[in-house]
Amino acid sequence: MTVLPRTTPTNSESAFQIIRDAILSGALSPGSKISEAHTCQIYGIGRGPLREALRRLEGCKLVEIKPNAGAKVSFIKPSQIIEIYEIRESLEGLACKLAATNANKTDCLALRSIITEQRLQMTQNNGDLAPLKEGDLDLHFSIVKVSGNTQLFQLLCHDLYQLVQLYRLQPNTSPSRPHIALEEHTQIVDAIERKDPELADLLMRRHISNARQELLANLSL
Amino acid sequence: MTVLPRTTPTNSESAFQIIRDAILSGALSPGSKISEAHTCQIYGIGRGPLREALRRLEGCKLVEIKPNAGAKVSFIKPSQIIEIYEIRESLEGLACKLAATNANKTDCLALRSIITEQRLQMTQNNGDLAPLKEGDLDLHFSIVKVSGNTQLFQLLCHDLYQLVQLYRLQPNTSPSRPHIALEEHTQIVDAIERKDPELADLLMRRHISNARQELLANLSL
DNA sequence: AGTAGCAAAATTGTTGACAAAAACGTGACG
DNA sequence: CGTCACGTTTTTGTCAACAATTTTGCTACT
Repeated sequence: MTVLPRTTPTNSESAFQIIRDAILSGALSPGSKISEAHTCQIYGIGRGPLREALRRLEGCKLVEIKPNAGAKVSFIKPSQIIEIYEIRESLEGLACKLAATNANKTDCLALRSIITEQRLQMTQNNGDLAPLKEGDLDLHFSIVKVSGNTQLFQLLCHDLYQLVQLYRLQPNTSPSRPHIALEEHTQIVDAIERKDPELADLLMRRHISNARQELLANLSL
Repeated sequence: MTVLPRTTPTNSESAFQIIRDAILSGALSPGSKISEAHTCQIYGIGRGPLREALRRLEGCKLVEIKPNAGAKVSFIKPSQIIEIYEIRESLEGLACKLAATNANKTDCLALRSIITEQRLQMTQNNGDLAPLKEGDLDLHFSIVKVSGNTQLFQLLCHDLYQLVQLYRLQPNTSPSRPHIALEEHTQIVDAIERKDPELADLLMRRHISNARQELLANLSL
């Protein structure tokens, strides 16, 4: 009885991961077409597994497939990202509410450590904001995880955040507002630690609403 | 220049729709395996298109595919449906808030007509509750549509409701509480009509929370 | 009887070839 | 000059056959 279900991933699985990462890193730019013949020649696989991988990516909303016209990397319009932020506002508020209800001391310590790490990053290299973005996601992910709602985790951390990431590498990358965000994060974790679901909910909603407002302001420059 | 992009759907598309409907209608029961050879023989198509259809269904969370083990119809556990109801509570609250903000008179009339239709159905055949379920979904769908957030519509009406439907045809089908629900619906539409976003949000959250509580009570019988 | 091992069957993963559709380019015509 | 038609080329949709993995069933042995 082998506990490990498999040793090598299938070609379809490999292609899925490779293409997904290529899309999320920007190597495949939004709107560009993914030619089957070309792509499966590059990765050295057949068209069958590739088409399955593309269908999975379609399920993640990362590519759009039209019959007899092939697959294109999704292009997220500004109006769509605003809508997604409205959804995030609601769902991450819920995540905070649940997190404040369910978090134990270990959870709180983990959240707190992310904050201190992020604060450290900021004082050290205040020019480079790449690790801050990462830390920002770390905190949001961790809160959703602490919420205990696995469906919510799946939805937010696997589906919606990928779309947000896809948007970020499009026309106008917002510069973000690290100092204010860090302050808001601290208050949110405080509320979770104090087991105040309503406040945690409110603060997270406001936090994401602020980010959305800034998005709106940036795209009407 | 033909405006209609295509006349006949692809085999993959047909298989996707047929299998999806079979799952949602209960013809394919949750947990049952979907054999490739068997299935593609029934529908008279090749394995390639069938596998693509299965990948799409996997993206809808209606089937689970494991490497070298094939596809099974998803089985929604009670804990999962509770989590989904928590998400619905949050998202449909948002939908109501947006609907109350954006609804014009035509929208309000449409919502109102669904309510009156539902009330009519109830007084006529108070034994058969099948059309009530349909009307219930009609109202929820319409509110989400009126909200104007297309991403939210996609998420709620295409993804989450399918999972709810899949759960309904599993072990313990809840009898539901039509009269109370109708009353709650009426109040929600009232709030939307009065352009009171906060109240509409609150009422819808409470409405779904009540449904969730009843789910919880039913599965701990 | 129960189990370990091995062979046979069934099922999934993958490929290449063929059919059909769309995209492209060329040329004739108004 | 623009546009319509048509043949070529490219790309997608589909199938059937092969390879690899899993499952099944049988046999032999303790």
